[in-house]
Amino acid sequence: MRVTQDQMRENRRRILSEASRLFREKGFEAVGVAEVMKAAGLTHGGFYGHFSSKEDLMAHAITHATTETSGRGGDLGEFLARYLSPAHRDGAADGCPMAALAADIRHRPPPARSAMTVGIRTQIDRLAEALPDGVGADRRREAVGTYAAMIGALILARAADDPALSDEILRETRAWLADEDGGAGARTDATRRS
Amino acid sequence: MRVTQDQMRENRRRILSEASRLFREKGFEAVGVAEVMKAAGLTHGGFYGHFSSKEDLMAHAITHATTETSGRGGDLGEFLARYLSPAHRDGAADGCPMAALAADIRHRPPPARSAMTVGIRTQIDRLAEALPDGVGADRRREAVGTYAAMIGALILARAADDPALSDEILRETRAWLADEDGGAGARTDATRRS
DNA sequence: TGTACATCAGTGAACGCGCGTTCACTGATGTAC
DNA sequence: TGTACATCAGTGAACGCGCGTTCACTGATGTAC
Repeated sequence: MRVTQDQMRENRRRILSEASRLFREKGFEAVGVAEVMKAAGLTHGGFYGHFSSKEDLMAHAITHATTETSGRGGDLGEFLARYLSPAHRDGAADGCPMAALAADIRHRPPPARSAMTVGIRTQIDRLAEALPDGVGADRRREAVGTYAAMIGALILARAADDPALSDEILRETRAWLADEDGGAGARTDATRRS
Repeated sequence: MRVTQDQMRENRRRILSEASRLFREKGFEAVGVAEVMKAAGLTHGGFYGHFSSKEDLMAHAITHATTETSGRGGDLGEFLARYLSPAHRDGAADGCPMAALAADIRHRPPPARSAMTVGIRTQIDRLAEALPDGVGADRRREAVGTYAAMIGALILARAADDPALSDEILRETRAWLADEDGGAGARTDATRRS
C-alpha cells in the first residue's frame, strides 16, 4: 500500500520521534525495531525503507532528540530547577537525551557516538553562552563543570532506588549550583590552576 | 568433576570479579553468562550452581564492585585527579562502578538497583567525610554536588568521540572542582537557599 | 482532463543468530563405617 | 588409617525465545500518453 510522498516524510518523522522517545525511556538495546514501528503506527517490515539498520536509526534519533529538545525558556536558574526536578527525573522519555543516553553511547556504533558528541558540544557551548558572568576560559570551565554536575545528578537520581536519596541528590545539586552561579562570583574570579 | 569447597568459593569469587569487570567494561546487556563463566575459567552450565539467574549475578557483582573499589589513597585533590584522568576514562573495567553502570541501572531488576543504591549512598557519605571544610548540611551539599560532577564528567568524557573534547571535559571539571575546594571557601560560607 | 501502467511504501511471514536457562551425565570429594 | 559409596560442582548439548533483517507480495500513487 504505497503512500503519498508527504505521508512518507511524515512517517519517517514519526519513526524518529517515537524512537527518540523510546530510546530515552528504555535504552537502545531494550527497544526493538518492531516496537518503534508499532509506536509510529506502522509494521516492522517497512523500517528498512527509511533506515539502513537499527544502528542508522540510533544515529538519526540522537540527532533528532538533541536538536528538538533545545527549547529552553527562562533564565539559567529556572532552567536548572527544571532540569534537576523530580518531573524531569521521572520523565526520561521527554527529557534530556544526554542524561538518558550518554553513558550507553560508548557501547554503540560510531555513527551514534558521533551524533551524540555533536550534541554534547552544542549543549556545552549553549550553556557557556547562558552563563551570567565570567569571561573566556572561566566561562567555559564553569559551563563544563555545571553541565557535568547536572547530568551526573540526574543520572544518580534516576539510579537511586530510595526516593529520599534521589530527591536529596536533585535538591542539593541544584542548591550547590545555585550558590555557585548566584554567589559572590568567587569561582569566576579565582585564580586558574589547571 | 566435583571440586573442593575452597575451590568452589574461589570459583565464585572469580565469577564475581570477572562479572564486575566485564559489566563495567561492556554493560550488563552486552555481557553473557557464558562469557563471564569463560572469563572465570569455567563452562556456562555450572553458573546456576552459584547464582539463581543473571539478574542475581548483577546484584552480587555490583555489591562486589562497590565494596572492592573503595581503596582510595591520598588527599581529595589527588583522588579527583585520578578519578578525572584519561586513564580512568579509558579503563572502565577497573574503574568506578557508578560511572560505568549507574545510568543503566534504572533498566535493571530491583535487586541490582538496590545494590547500586547502597553503593551511591556509601560513596556520598565517604566523600562528605573526606571534604576538607564545611559543616553539616553544607558539607553534605558539597559532597553531593562534587560527586554528581565527577560522575557526570566521566560519563561525558567517555561518551565523547572527539579526544580533544573528552580531555577538555576531564580537565575543566577537575579544575572547576579544585577551585571549588581549595578556593576562598565562598561556597561553604554562602547563604543556603534550597 | 482521463486512462493505463510502472513504481514503490508498506505488509507480514520467515530466516538466522545469540542468549538465558535446563538437564542428564561425569568423576572427584567428602563421609560413614 | 583404609575402603565403599553417596554427594554434588562442573560439563556440554539442547531448549525456547526474542530480535534484526530479508523478501515476495499488495495496492495506492504518480506519471506518460
